[in-house]
Amino acid sequence: MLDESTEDDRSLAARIARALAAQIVSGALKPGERLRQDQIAQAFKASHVPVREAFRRLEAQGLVVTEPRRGVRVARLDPSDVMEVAEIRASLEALALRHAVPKLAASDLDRARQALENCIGKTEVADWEAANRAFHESITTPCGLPRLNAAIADLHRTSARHLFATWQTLDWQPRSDDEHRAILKAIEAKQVDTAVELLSKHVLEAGHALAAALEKQ
Amino acid sequence: MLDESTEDDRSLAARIARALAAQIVSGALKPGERLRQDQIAQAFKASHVPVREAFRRLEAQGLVVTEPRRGVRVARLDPSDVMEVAEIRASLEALALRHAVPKLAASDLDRARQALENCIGKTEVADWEAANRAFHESITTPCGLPRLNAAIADLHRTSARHLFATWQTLDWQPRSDDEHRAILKAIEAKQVDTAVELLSKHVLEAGHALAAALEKQ
DNA sequence: GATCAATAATAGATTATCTATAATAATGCC
DNA sequence: GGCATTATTATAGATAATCTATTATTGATC
Repeated sequence: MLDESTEDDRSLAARIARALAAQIVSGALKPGERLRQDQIAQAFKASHVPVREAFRRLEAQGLVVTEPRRGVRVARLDPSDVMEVAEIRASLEALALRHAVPKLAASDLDRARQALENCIGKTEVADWEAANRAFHESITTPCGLPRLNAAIADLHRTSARHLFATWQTLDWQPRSDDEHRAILKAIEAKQVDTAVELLSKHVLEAGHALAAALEKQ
Repeated sequence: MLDESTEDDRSLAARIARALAAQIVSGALKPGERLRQDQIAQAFKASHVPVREAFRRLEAQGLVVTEPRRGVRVARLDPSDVMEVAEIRASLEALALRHAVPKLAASDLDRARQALENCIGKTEVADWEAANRAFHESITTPCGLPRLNAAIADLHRTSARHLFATWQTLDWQPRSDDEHRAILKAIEAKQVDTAVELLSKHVLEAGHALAAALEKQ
């Protein structure tokens, strides 16, 4: 999930799922939009079989919903879902961080510092999202728990979708990086409880901001 | 996930996935065993297309792993995975319970008491597992958070697999129901923090017991 | 006995075809 | 004319036969 180039691209279904996921996250495919299997098969010069497999992957990630005998459509966005994802992310990233702190190597902290710097001055939402995600992953993935890391990566994907859907490119104002800095400081001081608490609050607050913005639309 | 009869059984792929999941959880399909798509298609009198879709569902649930160009096999069981699932379950059930307590209706508490009673005196592991799961679900699903409930249900499935793999039917000795009773008591007294803390510890301890038993094998 | 080529098995994918269902259009009825 | 009911159509879901590419296995060679 981290390094996208190493991800399983060996099957056509996996490639189609990844391409569709990117389009859903970016907003190119709108919430509620129907995904017709034959049409998508044509677009990817494939048959309907790998397309259907891709649908099952996307369904598991919560990016599409299947209505039996009526096909699949892009999952709808609502503020309650935004907050639910934020709550789950806060819980799981907190758990991951707690396990990661004792294992953090100097290179992990370097990555975190670098990602923190990269967040600064980003005017494009997509650029900021990538740097923000890199920061979160740099401090959580070293927990070494594969299921947990996969679950968090899935939630990040959905969070990114919420972000792109809410803030348009033009009126995007990056969040202050004070919270990231405080989290990193606590980690460097090996104050696990403080770091976990700060990370959890940070994710929840970001979720609140997103949900509030979505309400206004 | 809760009431299995209402689950989506409309597609053949969903039915195949459910049947295979049940066989993997029960242990009828052994860890590491190859699942040949043509063989399974024959067994279900189906073609390979819905079988492949079923594989994608099972993959998302962590019950099988896909090796590109080499097919799928039943996911292996190791003590580290048991503990990881327990940790994630503890976090997410705690979150669910926190949201559920203020919403719990009298009927939910009745269900919980009934499930608690049903745990007593069960000699078959499968019976105890069903009653235990009913207890946990009775107090967490009322949180009303669909993603969270689905994630917890998936983890319960995997926990059940760990349980069935570890304890054989003959030497199964049910855990004491004291912990369940204490959790319920705290919920009834609306002591949210206490209840959440007890539930989290309870899930972790059960995980430890399972992991230890698996180490011994 | 190890190495490499030939062979077999099968995952992954295509294509054409079929059925069942849901949405839409057309028809009859009051 | 407006409305319920019945064709029609589009498409999801599924099948079957077939094809290719890759992995695994066997056998021959040194």
